[in-house]
Amino acid sequence: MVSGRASRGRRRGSPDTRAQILAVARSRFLADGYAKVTLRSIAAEADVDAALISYFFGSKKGLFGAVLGLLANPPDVLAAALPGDPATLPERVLRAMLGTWDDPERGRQLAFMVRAATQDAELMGLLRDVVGREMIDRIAEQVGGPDARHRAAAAGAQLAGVIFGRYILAVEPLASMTADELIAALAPGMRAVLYRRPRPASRRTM
Amino acid sequence: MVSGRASRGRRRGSPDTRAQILAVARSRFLADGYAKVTLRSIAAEADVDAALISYFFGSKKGLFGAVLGLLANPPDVLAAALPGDPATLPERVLRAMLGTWDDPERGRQLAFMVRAATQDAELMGLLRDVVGREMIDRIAEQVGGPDARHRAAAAGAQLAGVIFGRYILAVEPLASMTADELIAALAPGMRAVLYRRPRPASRRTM
DNA sequence: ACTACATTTCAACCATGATGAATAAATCCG
DNA sequence: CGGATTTATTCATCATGGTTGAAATGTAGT
Repeated sequence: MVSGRASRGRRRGSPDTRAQILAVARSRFLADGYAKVTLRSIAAEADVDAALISYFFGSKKGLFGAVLGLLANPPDVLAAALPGDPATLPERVLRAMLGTWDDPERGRQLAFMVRAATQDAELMGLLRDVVGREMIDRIAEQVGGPDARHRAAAAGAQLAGVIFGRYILAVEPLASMTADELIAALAPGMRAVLYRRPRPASRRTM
Repeated sequence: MVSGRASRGRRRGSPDTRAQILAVARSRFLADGYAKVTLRSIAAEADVDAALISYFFGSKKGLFGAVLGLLANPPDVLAAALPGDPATLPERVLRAMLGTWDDPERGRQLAFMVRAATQDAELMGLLRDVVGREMIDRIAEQVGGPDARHRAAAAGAQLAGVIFGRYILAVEPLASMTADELIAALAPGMRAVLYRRPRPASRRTM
């Protein structure tokens, strides 16, 4: 808590100060979000001068970006769930997604990243690319057929909705349903969207 | 820009300063978000002393809340779309939702509110209540039957996904599909989720 | 050892949100 | 109308927080 350091200049040995700042920042940002956390508090907890953060990361946003980089990782969970019997693809994908997000630590990180993305245009662009390329395009090439991308986009929207509703917004009953209940409720919809051929769109209601 | 006012005390006449501050704040918040906008810049644009904002609204958050109150409005669009032939309910609901969000001004406001909600726990709670009560519960009582709430939640998740994917994240191809294409792609899924009886869940795949 | 470079502390800056006192207009009440 | 009270407004000032620049001190290269 109390740093009480006196001497100026470089410390002895090779203390990985940068990594330590990053670790503290990670835990503080995850716990309290971006705005509430002050650089000075991070510096204090890391037993380091606040100016060091600017030195290493340029700015508070820079530090935040570094933390995000620490967290960012490819969504290969989805990729692993795609191959297999097309008839049960929705179940596999949903189970994979729910499994990842329901893990407490992992889910906290992912939710945090989504929240962060809604606050910053640049991060939003990043997330957009990842979702578009790694999720929708992958699903599209798996299902194939006419309108593959449109179908995949619809399925992606369903996944996004579960994520937003259950993990970000935490709205009932989405938040408290079990994974099996969710899969039972959602899989038919995803199957319909992916594999049912749309009717010719003539004769629309209303 | 330059206020240049000298005299202290109350102004002459009955200038509705409060409303003017609110108007400026609204446009600035909508344009640049919460964090980027400074009270002083709002005050300058409204040709008003910055302290007046604290006087009228208590704090920056208070001002923000007032702006949100200005924007907040019940989702009766959905309510109006619910009654009618159950077979085409998904089409009606989707069309109503897309119509509202595709309106530029209205869509900007709604997207803004969702973004705001992801930044503040209190606002998040508010949005959660609205979505839970005004959307999911309404849909549930409309479809009825066993598991009505679960089915409604699944449908709500699909709607939320479209909103998040198309209007917040703006991911392709969701963002550029026409309303008709989206309805064609999504309605079967929503119909399946609302009206298809789930299979008994025995004999699960994987 | 000397020099170049990396790391660290300290002091200060400046912008921001907030507060309190002083002042002036508007309103109320006789 | 005239004083008391309430409401609106300005100014000065504070505390906090991100950022910067200079100085100090270590480490590495030659």
